[in-house]
Amino acid sequence: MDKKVITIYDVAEEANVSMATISRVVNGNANVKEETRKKVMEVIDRLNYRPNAVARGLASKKSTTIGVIIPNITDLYYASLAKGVDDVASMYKYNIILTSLEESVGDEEQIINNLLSKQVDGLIYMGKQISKKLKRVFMHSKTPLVLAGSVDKNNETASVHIDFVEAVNNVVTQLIHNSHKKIAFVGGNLENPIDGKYRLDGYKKALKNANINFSSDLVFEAENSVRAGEAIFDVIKNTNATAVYVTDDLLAAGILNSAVRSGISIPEDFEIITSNDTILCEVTNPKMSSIEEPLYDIGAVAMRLLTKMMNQEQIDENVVKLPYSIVKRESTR
Amino acid sequence: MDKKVITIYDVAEEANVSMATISRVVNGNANVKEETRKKVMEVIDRLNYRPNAVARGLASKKSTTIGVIIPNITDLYYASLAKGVDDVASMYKYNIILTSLEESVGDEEQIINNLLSKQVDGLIYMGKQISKKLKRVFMHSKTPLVLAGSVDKNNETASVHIDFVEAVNNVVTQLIHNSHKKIAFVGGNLENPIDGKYRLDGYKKALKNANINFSSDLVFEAENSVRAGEAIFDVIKNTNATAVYVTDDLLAAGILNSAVRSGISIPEDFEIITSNDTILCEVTNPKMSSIEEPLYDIGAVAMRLLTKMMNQEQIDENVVKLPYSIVKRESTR
DNA sequence: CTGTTAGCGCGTTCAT
DNA sequence: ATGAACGCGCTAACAG
Repeated sequence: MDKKVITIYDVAEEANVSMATISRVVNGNANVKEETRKKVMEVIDRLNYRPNAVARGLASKKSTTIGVIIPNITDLYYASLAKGVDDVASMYKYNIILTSLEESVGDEEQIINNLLSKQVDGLIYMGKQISKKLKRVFMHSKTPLVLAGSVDKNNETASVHIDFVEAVNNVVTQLIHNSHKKIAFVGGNLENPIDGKYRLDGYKKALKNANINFSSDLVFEAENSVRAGEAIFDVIKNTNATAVYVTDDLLAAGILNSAVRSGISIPEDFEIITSNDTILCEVTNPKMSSIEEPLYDIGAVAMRLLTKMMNQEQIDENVVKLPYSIVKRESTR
Repeated sequence: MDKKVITIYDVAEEANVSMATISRVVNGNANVKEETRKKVMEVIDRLNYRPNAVARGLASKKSTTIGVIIPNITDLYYASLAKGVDDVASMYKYNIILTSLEESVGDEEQIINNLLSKQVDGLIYMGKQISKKLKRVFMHSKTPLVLAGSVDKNNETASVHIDFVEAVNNVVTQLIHNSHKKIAFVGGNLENPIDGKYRLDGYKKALKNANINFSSDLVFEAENSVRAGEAIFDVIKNTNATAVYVTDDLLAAGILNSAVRSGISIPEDFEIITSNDTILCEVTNPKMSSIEEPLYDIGAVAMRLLTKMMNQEQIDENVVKLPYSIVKRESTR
């Protein structure tokens, strides 16, 4: 005896009104006499009627759902962004379809198309770069898109992020002021523009301002993991570098731990500064100084921007740069 | 010049067949001549036709979407579970609607109802407990539900988790073997059954087996954060406890760091063992020993189980207990 | 203020 | 192997 699914018609019949009226009260339309509104509400409650969002979506061409493309949920960097997106989304009554898309993995196009087929009203993309193929898919659809934490070289796509160049320039300059001459740069994937272009540019800029020659021997690439960090420390140390800027907290934690274990005093003999200010910075010993990228806010602002775009509101700024700050802890002097 | 949305009718017309045929090829129905199938495919490609999943959902009463209820995405514990769910879900072509539900926050009922209104085909619940009100909502709907990482006291709901009692019993017994007499128990929220019942029971069981009297003075409750851990260490130390079992990695990291900073040698003078084996265990110095709850697998198995339920397949075991193990690192002898 | 009706895009009989 | 026609549950004119 399957309980039959209750539709708007059942409610209408039970309340002795037309389905249109039910639709009106459900959608908060003012054109309903208070009396009938009450009666309808009572019936809705009694029958335990729950509107079918799929049918509603088909009729209204709006799904109140957005697609979020995220490289890796277990990376605190992305998880923090996602949290910001999520909070604002639920504030505006949107649901989130979460889709993993490890960078540099195939069929990204199919994944986006699948999302679009679900008729999402908007998209948030968190990847560090956006392939040409993907860009074409996005452009071809009319679905609004916002990049969270990432940059579009041509500023064609709406995006929210910090000024990576300035942030890195800033911290590397501080290291230079602490009289370091050889400062290493450790990036995750130098293929992607955030690490390989903006951050590296900031590093170069700081060196140039201080008349220090750039040397590619001091630039390292490593996977974002503790182990990779542990492994790379010796290599860094062999260059006689006395300080390092790292683009990822896990990586930085590995480097720091490896340094500490080999008996080096931090920050006296070696300084480390990292980039994301995730909770990892508080867990290492000594605690890590970091650029503070306001991840939660970036996610939140990106989502807010998206709601405006979905609402066809006027957007004053396509590209939003949020302020960063620098959190000094124990891994720098 | 808005590009018109392409429907199945447009494809049908262009290919000179009926929409039924298009539907057949899109859904892989065998009853289509190879020749017409090819022609249709060609047209689909040319017109860049993308089936509307919402319309399909309305007609078929299946959304190929599942709802995932998660307390906090930025908690590595839940993020790892989610990763497992996500991977298996995409393997089976399901999309995930991610919904945050901080425990002990209001309108949980509304959140679930919203999810159900979206016609999700199944639900994964990650909370540590499930309120009576929520349970009623779940029971009332016919939507399959699986608990990931959590236990249903009455085994009425499908669930995937480890044997919390045995795991804690096991590690506490090991601490006892290391000749500790006073072992503290630090739990997150003792209101929830995982910490306040199962894990605590395991702790008590170990003590009892060793003829050590249980004392509530050695049981602590603290929020799952580094700061709370740092703050609580002194209190623990004042009890003259020489070892501690902690239910959360962040909390454990705080305790460990506070201990190290106050000059205590770990594991010589004080042992710490934690519960979730997240990456935090590798980041602290010394690295933390931990129960290894196979979070990714729990998520993956939960999702797999859900696919079976959605498929009306026979389920042999409603409750799946996955094996745990114990990872010895540097915070225990 | 309320009811009627025509779609929304697609799956699915039931004929042919 | 293919097509015609109905219905999924709801929104949105339009009419009254």
